[in-house]
Amino acid sequence: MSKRFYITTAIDYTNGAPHLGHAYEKVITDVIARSRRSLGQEAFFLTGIDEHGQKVQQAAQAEGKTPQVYCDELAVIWKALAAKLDLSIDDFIRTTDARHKQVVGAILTKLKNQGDLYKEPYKGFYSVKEETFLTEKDRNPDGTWAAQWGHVVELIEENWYFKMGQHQQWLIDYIEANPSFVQPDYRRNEVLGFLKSEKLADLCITRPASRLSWGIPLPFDPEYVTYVWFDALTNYITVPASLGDPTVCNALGLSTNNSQPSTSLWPADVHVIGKDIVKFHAVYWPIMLHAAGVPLPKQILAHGWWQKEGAKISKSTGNIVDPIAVIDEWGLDAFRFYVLRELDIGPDGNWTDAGFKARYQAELANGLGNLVNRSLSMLKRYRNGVVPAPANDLAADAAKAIADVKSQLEKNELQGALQSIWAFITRANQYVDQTAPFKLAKDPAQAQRLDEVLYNLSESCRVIAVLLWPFLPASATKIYEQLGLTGAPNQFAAAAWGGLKQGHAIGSPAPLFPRKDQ
RNA sequence: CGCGGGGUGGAGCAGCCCGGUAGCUCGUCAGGCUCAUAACCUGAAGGUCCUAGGUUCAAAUCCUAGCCCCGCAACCA
Repeated sequence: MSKRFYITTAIDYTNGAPHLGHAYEKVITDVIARSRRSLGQEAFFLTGIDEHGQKVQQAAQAEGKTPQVYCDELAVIWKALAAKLDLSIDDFIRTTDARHKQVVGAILTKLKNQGDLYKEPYKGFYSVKEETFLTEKDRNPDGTWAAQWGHVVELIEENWYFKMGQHQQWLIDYIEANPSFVQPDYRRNEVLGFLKSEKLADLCITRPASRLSWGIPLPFDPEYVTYVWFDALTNYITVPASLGDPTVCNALGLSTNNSQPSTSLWPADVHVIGKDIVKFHAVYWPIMLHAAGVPLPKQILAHGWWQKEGAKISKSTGNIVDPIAVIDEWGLDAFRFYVLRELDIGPDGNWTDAGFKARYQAELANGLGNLVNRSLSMLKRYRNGVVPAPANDLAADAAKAIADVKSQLEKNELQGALQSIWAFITRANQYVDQTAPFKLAKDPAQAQRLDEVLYNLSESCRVIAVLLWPFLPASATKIYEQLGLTGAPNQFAAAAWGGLKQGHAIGSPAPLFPRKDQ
């Protein structure tokens, strides 16, 4: 039983509808997962939803539903998004799953028994109307409380705390010794800066059940429910534990016999997250795991945020991108391509409708689609769709693209990999012009040269399909179909030059990305 | 000194980590081709790589200072 490449997205909070950011993160993660599988690793891709907490409780109440019914309905929407994005997920975690509650209970019990948790009163200002504690930020400049909070009282409330502060130096040392733990580097520096400049306080991990009922009760103190950290972050180990992963199960004292055969996933290879939750994943989560004796994930990969037309994406101003609508209009692969090609993992990006159309038209339709279409059309027309004997004019260019893309996929440089693939597409389009097969076809004496050119072009299309598979699985498969090949181009090794055999009959060429003229 | 990101030809970006002919898409102009989704190919114009210092044989790339944009500080990925 070898360990699988285990990659996750953040779990999404179910108090709203999916938007561009959610879809973006999932596409990134899917491409990485597919890349690893293509490169021959077994991969496990997890996404899911975070369902507990006050906002969900209130939203459910507002709709006159029980929280569970409310979440069940939203789960359908989030699972539909995963399907819409054609995510190659292996599981979908819900924090209301029984398996999750079991793991949360197990880790909290272990920490409690080790003496890592303690109960202490918290004193603060509390809004009776909104049933929430207020902070200094909620105060008006003149020191009074805004009317929205209603009657504000000073209240003392007991809660459970996790002894986090004592692990601060250990974490600094760990991050310094493992530069790839937090990526990109500027996020890592940010975390180190935070850790070195501020004293880490212990973490409040509960809310009284009397105030927040929609949560997981502490096994050793049912008057309290866990608050966000141990509830949400723990999802990453829930699924391994439920599949009998020995690393997690042994650390938490869970049985590995529930599932036969058990699956080895932990430690996770990559947690893909947004830049806003770096602190939780690079500080709180590693310390929680460390305290519980569970190995750390290998990498936290933080992506940036999108703007729309140069301005902040905002529900209130209506400046939004609806991924579902875009996919319905342009197709899934066009959406996947745009977000991956436009924005590298890390920086913030800017979605523009004009840019989307430009990339669709120039790169997908005119670049990729047209190359495949013209190449296969000529093979069909001049050689009745039968592949001639192998030739090697473009073999070296293909080999370079293959090597570049492989190296970039291994480093999760998705944008760079697309650039490398397109450099090869451009090369192939140039080749058509330079060799002018349509002229060769008019001269019977050039029949052999025409064969060579047609082989180079059709084989290049095949190589491109393999390279594109992790990014544009549907389109890559279509190219294979048009080449008359069965199955999906989902094994990177198949990119090696010479895969098309003499005498093979291709299928029918058809535009991959129809132009959309307006 | 709250934290962070960014300033590269008309637009949007890559390159910066690991210094060494400034690259990509769009747009403009001129040619070519006709297989193909009026697509493709070639060439041209257009850049003080924010500013000022520094290191270096050599800096968009490293260092220092400054200027200017923009996010975040619980809708938010």
